[in-house]
Amino acid sequence: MSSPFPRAVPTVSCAAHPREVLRITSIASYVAWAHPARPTTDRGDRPEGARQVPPTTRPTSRDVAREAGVSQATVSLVLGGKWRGRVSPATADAVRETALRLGYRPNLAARSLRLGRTRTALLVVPALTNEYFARVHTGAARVAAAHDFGVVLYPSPEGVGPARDPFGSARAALDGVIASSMAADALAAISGETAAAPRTAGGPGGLPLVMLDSDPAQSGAAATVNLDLASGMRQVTGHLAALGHRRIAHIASAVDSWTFRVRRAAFDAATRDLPGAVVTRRTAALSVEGGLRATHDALTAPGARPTALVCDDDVLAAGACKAARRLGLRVPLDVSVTGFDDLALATAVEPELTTVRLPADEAGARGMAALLAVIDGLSPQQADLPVELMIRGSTGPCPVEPR
Amino acid sequence: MSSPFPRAVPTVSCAAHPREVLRITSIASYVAWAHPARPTTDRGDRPEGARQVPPTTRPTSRDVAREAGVSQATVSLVLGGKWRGRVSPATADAVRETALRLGYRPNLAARSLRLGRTRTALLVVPALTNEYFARVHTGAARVAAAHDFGVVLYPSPEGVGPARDPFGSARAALDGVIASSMAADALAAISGETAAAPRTAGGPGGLPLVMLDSDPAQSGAAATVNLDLASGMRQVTGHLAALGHRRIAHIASAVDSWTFRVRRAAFDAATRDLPGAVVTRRTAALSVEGGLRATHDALTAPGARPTALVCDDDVLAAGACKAARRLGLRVPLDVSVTGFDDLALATAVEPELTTVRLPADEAGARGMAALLAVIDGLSPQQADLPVELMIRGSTGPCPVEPR
DNA sequence: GTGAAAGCGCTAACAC
DNA sequence: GTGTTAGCGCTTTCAC
Repeated sequence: MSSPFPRAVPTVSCAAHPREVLRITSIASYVAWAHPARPTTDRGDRPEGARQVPPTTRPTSRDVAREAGVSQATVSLVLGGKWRGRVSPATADAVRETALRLGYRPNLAARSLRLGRTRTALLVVPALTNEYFARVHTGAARVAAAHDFGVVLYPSPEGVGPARDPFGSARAALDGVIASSMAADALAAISGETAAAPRTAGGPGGLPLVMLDSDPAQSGAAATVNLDLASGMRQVTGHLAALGHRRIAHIASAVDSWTFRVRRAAFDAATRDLPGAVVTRRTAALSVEGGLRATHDALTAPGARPTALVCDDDVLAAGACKAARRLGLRVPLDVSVTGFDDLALATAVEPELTTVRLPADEAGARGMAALLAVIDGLSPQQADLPVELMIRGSTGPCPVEPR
Repeated sequence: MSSPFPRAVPTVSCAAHPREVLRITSIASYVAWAHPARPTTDRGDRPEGARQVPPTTRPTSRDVAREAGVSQATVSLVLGGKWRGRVSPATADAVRETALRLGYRPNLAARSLRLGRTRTALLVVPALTNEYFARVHTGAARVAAAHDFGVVLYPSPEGVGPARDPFGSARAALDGVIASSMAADALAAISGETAAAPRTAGGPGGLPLVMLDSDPAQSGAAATVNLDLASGMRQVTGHLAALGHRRIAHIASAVDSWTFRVRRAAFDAATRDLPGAVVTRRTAALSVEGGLRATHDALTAPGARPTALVCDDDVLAAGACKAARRLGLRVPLDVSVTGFDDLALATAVEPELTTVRLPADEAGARGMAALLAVIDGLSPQQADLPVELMIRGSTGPCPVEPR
C-alpha cells in the first residue's frame, strides 16, 4: 500500500547520503549514552560512597553550539530542519559538521518532554511468538518509519505471563495505540476508558486507538482495520463444496476472540446454505497438539466420518493433518484439510495447506496509517482487507465411497 | 532461570492488589495522554489559525499535589516509594488515593530526562518474523519486567527493509543494547564504537552492550551469551553415526553469521573423526524453499547419495524433507534429516524433526540479566547455555543397501 | 515531616 | 540571521 501521508523530513539531517552510513551512524550513536545507574529499587541505599554522575556524558546541543560558535537555538533549528530562511547556509553547514564530529544525538526524552508527543505508537499483540503478528508489526513499523514514527511492541499478558506493569514493557510515552484482538483484557480497559470520547483524538482522556481484527461496533476505537474473514471462510467452504464435500467438521479455536467468532459465524452461514451439508464442530487449543486432539475426536466420533476439516488456523490444520494420518487416513485422498492465515507453516508441511492468506503485513500498515490519520485529526478509510484462498495440496475431491 | 537480581519495587504503587486490576489500570492510563499533534513535517505551516495546546491534558504530579493539598515534591516521594521516614503514612495514603482517582501517570519523558536513564534496553534482532527471536524477546522481556526495565525491539534492517533511522524504530532512549548475531551491519557499528571502552559501563561512549550468539572474541561487547552449538552439532552427528550413517550432507545456511560458522566448523570437526565418513555440503537460503533446492541438489548429485542430511535450521530441514519426498525417498527410511533450533515447526511436520533444542527464551533472559549486571557495574556470568538433541521421527538407521 | 527551587536537554516564540 | 528566554514534568537536594 502506498502511504497516503507526506513523507516526513528526517529530524536530524544526515549529511551522509548512503543509507548504510546513516544506519550505522545512528545505531552507533546509542552507544554514546551511558550512566552506570543502579536500579532505583528499594534495596537499601549503598553504604559505600555514592558514586556520582559519570565523568563522561554525551554531547548536548549546547556543546555543539559552543563548539560551532553559535547559539544553542541555532543548533536546534538547523538540526530540526527548520532553518530555511533563518540561518545562513554556511552556519547551518558548520553546525551540522560539528554535530557529526561530536557524535551529537538529540536526547529523545528531552524532545518528547518539550513536544508533549513522542512519535511513538504502541502495538499491542497477544503474543510475539506468532508469525502472524510479527508480520503485522513489520507492516506497522514500515509505515511508522516512513512517518518518522516508532513502534513499540507490547505483548499482552498472555504472551509473557501477566506483565506486572505495562510500563515495564511499553516504556516509552505514547502517541497512540494499535491493538489487535485476542488481547481481551487490555482492550476492554482501553475501550472502557476511551468510551467517553471514542471518535476523536485528543478528547478528554482519549489516546488515539486503532483496533485490528476486532468488532467495529464494540471496540470504542477511533478506527478499526479488519480483514474480510467472512469472505475467506466462504471461499473455503465454497471450495470444499465444489469438491463434493458435504460432511465437514470445523476445527475451531478455543480462544474466545472476535476474529474466531467471525470465522465460526461465517462457517455456519456458508454451510447452512449448502444442501445436504452435515456439519460438526470441535474446539481446540491453538496449537498443533490442540488441533491434533480435536481432529482425532472429530474423525473418530460415532456417525459418518467428515471428509473435510475446516481449521481456524494453519497451526490447527497442521495438527489436523497429523491426526488424520495417525488414523491411517490420507490427506487429501481420504480427508481434506484447510487452514487459515497462510503462515510459512502452510507450505512447510506436506501436503501444503490449502488456506486463506491473510494480509498481515498490510493490516499492520493500514493500522498504522489509520492511527497516523487519527492523530492528524483525519478520518481514516475503513474497508475490510481482502483475503485470498490459496489452493494447495491438502484439499481434494470428496472420496466417492467414504468410510 | 531464577533471576539473580532483587525484585524491583513498582514505581507507582498500586493499591489494587489483584493483578487484573493493576494491568487494566496501567494500560488504560495510556489512554489519558493525547495531544492531537500534527507531524512536524515540513509540509508548510498551517494557514488557518494555529490551534494551540488542547484544552485537556492528563494530570501531572502538580495536579495531584494541588488536589491532595501537598507539595509536588511530596507526591514524587510518595509515588516513588522513597517516603519511608519523610512523609507521614496518612499523607502518603492521601497522595496515592488522589493519584489513583485522577488517573495520574508519571510522564516518562520527564522522568527519563531528569534521571538520565530510561530503564529501557534495545533488543536488536535480525527479523521479527522468526519464532526463535520471538522467544528470545520473551525471555528478555520477562527478566526486564522483573527489574522494572522495558525492552524495545529493533528489527535490524533486513527485517523491515533498511530502516531510515533507528530512531524511528527504537524511539526510546536507551540504557543498554542486546544484540543477536545475524545483524552484522548494526553490530559492526556498535562494536566499533564501543571498542574504546569495551568492558565497562559508562566508559566514554560506552553504552552497555550484550551480544547473543556471537563471537566472544570479536564482539567488543561487555558480555556475550552463547549457546553450546558445537555440542549440539556433535550430538547430531553422533546420533547419526550411531545409526550407521556415513554419507552425510550438510545443508548449511547461506547466511554468513557467526552462529552458522560455528555450526559448520562443529560439523566438520565431528565428521572428521568419523571413520569412513563421506561428507558434502550445500548452502541454502534460510527458507523452506531454499532447503528444498539445496537438498534436491545434494540428493541428485553424481556419486553415492547421502543417507543423512544435517540441516542448519528446522526450516531448512522442513525443506529437506520435502525435497527427499519429491524424489521418492522416504524419511527416515531412505534418508534421515536433522534440524536445528526446535521451533514449533519441528513438531508440526511429519515426521517430526530430530533437532537440537536451543533455549531461546533462556538466552534472552540471560542476555537481559547480563545487561542488567553490566549496567550495575557487575561482571555477568559467562557460560554457554546447554542445548539438547531432541530425537524424533526424522532420523532412523542407515538403510542397509542404500540407493 | 513538608515545601521551595534547581535543572535535566530540548523547542519555539520572541527580541535584537 | 542570530541569540535570549521560557518552560515541558519530573527527581532531588536543601531549608524550614
